Amino acid sequence: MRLVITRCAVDYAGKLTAHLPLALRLVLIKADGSVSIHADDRAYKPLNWMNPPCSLREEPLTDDESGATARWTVTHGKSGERLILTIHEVLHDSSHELGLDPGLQKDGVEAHLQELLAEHITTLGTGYQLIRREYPTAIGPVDILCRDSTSTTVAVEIKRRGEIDGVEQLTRYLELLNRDPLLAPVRGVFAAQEIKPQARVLAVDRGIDCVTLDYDALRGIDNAEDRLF
Amino acid sequence: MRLVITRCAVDYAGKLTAHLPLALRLVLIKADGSVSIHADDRAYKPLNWMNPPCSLREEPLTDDESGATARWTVTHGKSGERLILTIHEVLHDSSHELGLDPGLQKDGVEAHLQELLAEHITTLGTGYQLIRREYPTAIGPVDILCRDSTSTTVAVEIKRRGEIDGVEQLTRYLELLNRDPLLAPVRGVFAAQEIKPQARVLAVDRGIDCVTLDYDALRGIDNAEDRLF
DNA sequence: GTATTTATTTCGTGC
DNA sequence: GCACGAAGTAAATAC
Repeated sequence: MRLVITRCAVDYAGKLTAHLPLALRLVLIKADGSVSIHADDRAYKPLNWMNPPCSLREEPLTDDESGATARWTVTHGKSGERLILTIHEVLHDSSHELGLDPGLQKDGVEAHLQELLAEHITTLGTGYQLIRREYPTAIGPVDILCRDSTSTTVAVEIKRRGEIDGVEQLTRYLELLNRDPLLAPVRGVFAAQEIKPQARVLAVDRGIDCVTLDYDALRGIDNAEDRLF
Repeated sequence: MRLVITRCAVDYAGKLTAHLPLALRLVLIKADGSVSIHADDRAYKPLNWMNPPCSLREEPLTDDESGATARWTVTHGKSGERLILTIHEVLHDSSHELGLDPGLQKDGVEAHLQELLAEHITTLGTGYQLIRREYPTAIGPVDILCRDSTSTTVAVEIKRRGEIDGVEQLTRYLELLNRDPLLAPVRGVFAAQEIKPQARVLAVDRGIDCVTLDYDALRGIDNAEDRLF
């Protein structure tokens, strides 16, 4: 990993064209060849970048009118995208061997929500019974298929954040599932940690129930059961 | 901007829980208070981060069994999310004043595609005439409304990448527009630089025409016209 | 390999 | 400030 603090201007020509006027920035050159240019704000996103595989060529500039001392050209292997850095001043330049990273272990995403809800299907109501997770259909798998206390089939769509897309998706599943005489009639449940108002309105309008999931509570049930064994 | 190369372990508890085992990494502390942790690959994405507003507290650790020398705690102002860095070794630590960045100027995104297609509406077929861009409806603006050679009204939805969402969006517009006796019947055209197979199937099934846009060709027409004036 | 879905999405924009 | 749509989305997963 090479860290360069430099006063530079940047031009990108690739999926779009973009330009960064002259300013002080951090240029990050990683071991995989990728290059990113950061300003002093926004944790997540660089101002500009080039994904690997790409190559960096450095050329000195002499007697440049505008005062530039070097041009760095980053070329993307396949697509021919280019990032051109016009370097005016270098305030810091250091390199560091970091080695391979063991990587992030994460927990609490949609897949996990689905597992938890399948395990604790009665969260949806007393007497609910799981048929199966990832119930396959021609247009893709339904997150959870189950039966309610009256043995009516229920299709559940799970999202971390429930938006209109999710309601549309569930609607397509319901339309298809209701054509199957073995399953019909099939009710829909839209389950998410957070449901956007517009999504809720659309769901209700289509007779789909909305359920807000409490991840910590679901996990809490888990923990409580863990203690029993 | 503060750059720290450190051997550290990281724990995040917030929107999810995540853990990074001990390894050498770059910790980037920006002027807006944001913190991001980078490995030596992936240009774009940090392994872990905290968006502003947040605050960093550094505490020394003495006689830690595992060999940690400090604990850095990043706390997000509002949500209470936490990022805890357990520092074992610091190989580099430098700070740099970058100042405000003038920001990125970009070109070639959806808005630009819309402008170009509106200017060259006959790309859709001979005899097409523009009614207006961003035609307002109760559920949002239609990208382009125009008439084909038979004077039938046509609603155009433009995407850079055409996916199912876009077809659903256009379907909602068409349903609404077709209730207006002054406009009905209204046909739909789904225009994108790239149309995903599933989106195309759904569009065709609903009687919506699909058009693949060639950005360079549209821009080329522009250039050709520029040369005439 | 391609296609689809998720994301601590992030980011802008309009209300 | 909230909600919605786009992104040079990127990254993981299913097929």
